[in-house]
Amino acid sequence: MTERDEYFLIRAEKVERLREQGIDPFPARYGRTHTIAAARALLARWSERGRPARERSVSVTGRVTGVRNMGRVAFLDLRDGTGSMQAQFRRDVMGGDFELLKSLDLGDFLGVRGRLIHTRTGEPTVEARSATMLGKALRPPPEKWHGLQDVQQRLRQREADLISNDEVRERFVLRSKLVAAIRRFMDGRDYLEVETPILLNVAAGANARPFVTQHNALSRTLYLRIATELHLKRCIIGGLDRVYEIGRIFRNEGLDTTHNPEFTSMESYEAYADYNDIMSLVETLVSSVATELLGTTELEYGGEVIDVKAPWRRLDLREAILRYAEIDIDAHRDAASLAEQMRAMGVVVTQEDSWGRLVDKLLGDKVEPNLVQPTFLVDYPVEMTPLAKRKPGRDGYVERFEGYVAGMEVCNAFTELNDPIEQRRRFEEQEALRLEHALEDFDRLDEDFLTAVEYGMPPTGGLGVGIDRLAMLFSGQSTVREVVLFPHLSLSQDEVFRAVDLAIRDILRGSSGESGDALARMVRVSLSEEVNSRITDGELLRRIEIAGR
RNA sequence: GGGCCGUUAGCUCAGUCGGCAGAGCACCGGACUUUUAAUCCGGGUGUCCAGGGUUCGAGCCCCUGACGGCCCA
Repeated sequence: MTERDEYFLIRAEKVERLREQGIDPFPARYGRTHTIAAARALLARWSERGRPARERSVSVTGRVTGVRNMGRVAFLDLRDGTGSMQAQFRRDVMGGDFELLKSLDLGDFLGVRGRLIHTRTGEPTVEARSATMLGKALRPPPEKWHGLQDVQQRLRQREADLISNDEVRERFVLRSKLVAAIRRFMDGRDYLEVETPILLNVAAGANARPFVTQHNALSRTLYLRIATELHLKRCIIGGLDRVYEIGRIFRNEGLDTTHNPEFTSMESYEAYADYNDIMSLVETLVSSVATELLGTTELEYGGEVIDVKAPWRRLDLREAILRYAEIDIDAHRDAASLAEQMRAMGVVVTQEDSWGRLVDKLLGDKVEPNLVQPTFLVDYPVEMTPLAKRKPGRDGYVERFEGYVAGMEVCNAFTELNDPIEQRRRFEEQEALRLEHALEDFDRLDEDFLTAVEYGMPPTGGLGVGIDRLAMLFSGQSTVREVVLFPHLSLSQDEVFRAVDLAIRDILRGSSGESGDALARMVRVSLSEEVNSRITDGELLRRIEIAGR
């Protein structure tokens, strides 16, 4: 896409023309009296009560989304965040401002002052007496009938997606309402919303790889949080009996249709509660939020009707694996034995997989796809869960559950471990497992957290909910990037070429007649791994040749 | 990981047998005082995803690669 195409140049000329006429194309303010929704409501009321049309004066603002010009009269469609409405331009009514039409394009922001009327066809309309340019657009909007379809462009230029696709806009409004409803629900149950640090000395609280960053003044390596768990528990220890945090979590993993490296979670902790209390919290939360936002607990997702009404099914994890994979994990408590059973089932496993990871694979491959209607998978092996309390009377298991809807994990919760000695031992087990299974992610020992637990921690029920997953469910979307406004994407081809050309220019500046091949090697050394993997030798040589001329 | 499909104008998309690159919207010029995707007349604005090959000639055929979509694992 060229930066200065025909559209840009023509519109830039109009900006200059307006300035020559003494009109600011980007004024600082405008005296709007009504939103479009308010103006429409007002007109409806006035018409009912028979208020004379000449008194019905308002000023409204919005983006110009359509122009029907008929010479001495023109109709414009105006849209603001509340709705859209037609404005009428008449030369005999407007005088000089009618000339603004010549400098007007689709996508511009406009203020219109005049009477509210119905036209001959009954369309609610602002009959403009004056019109004011509020913000000139230099790029044309996408095609008005089909909207923007190109997936890459929709995600890379979400604003264009939002401008042209109403259902996308509605989806993000829904997501925002979802978060607000969750917040109201938690507040209503006397949970205190808190904010805990994103930059940490130790990335603990989950099994995930962190992003690493640098604090210059302290000259210290910091990690972006992979969970909010440990700090929220420290709040509980401090006597804040019910706390929650809605915030961004960062995990340094691959990105695909269901994973964005940053995502939003809601974690909550409640003193004196256990995981049974949290199960009822979750099913009540989800069903009441669904009723509030959608008017029903029945969600349509992937061609199925899913009823999130409480109570949700409880399914013991070991029994679930027994039912769907026909393997008894209690009969195969070591990795070699379990791996052998799984291979016989056709599940891909490796020599390096830990026992916990094998169970995780079984869940992902055999169990999760069956959990379409809301289900709590209950009681997890201790190996997989260093922060949960052991289940009394059941060796090797902890009080943990995960909630599944439509085959997706939507939450994870425990009766929290509050014994500091056992907690230290469990962290140490994680560290040992890391040494044994270098390719897997395990939790890390956090001394500050252990110190906190040593001050005494009440029995506690904790919860983590994936907000993005819930947004997917509520909006019927199968990919996370359709519910994240600005998802991370791999570089576009344009961006790759731009990075390559920049590197070539740098290398050529310091070069002294090396061969093309030698230059290509130098360029490759300076390029990032991602760019290198995206550029072929032929393409690189061709670009060096072009740059050299 | 495997298979199939796709990438062409600002946007949405056609492109037959390998022979001058097309339509609608948008845009530019003109007409029009009641339109609703306004209408009518005139104008086609292009790195056909990238690189290489075959050919007198490639959007189309062949190879390699990138990205995306769908299906399967």
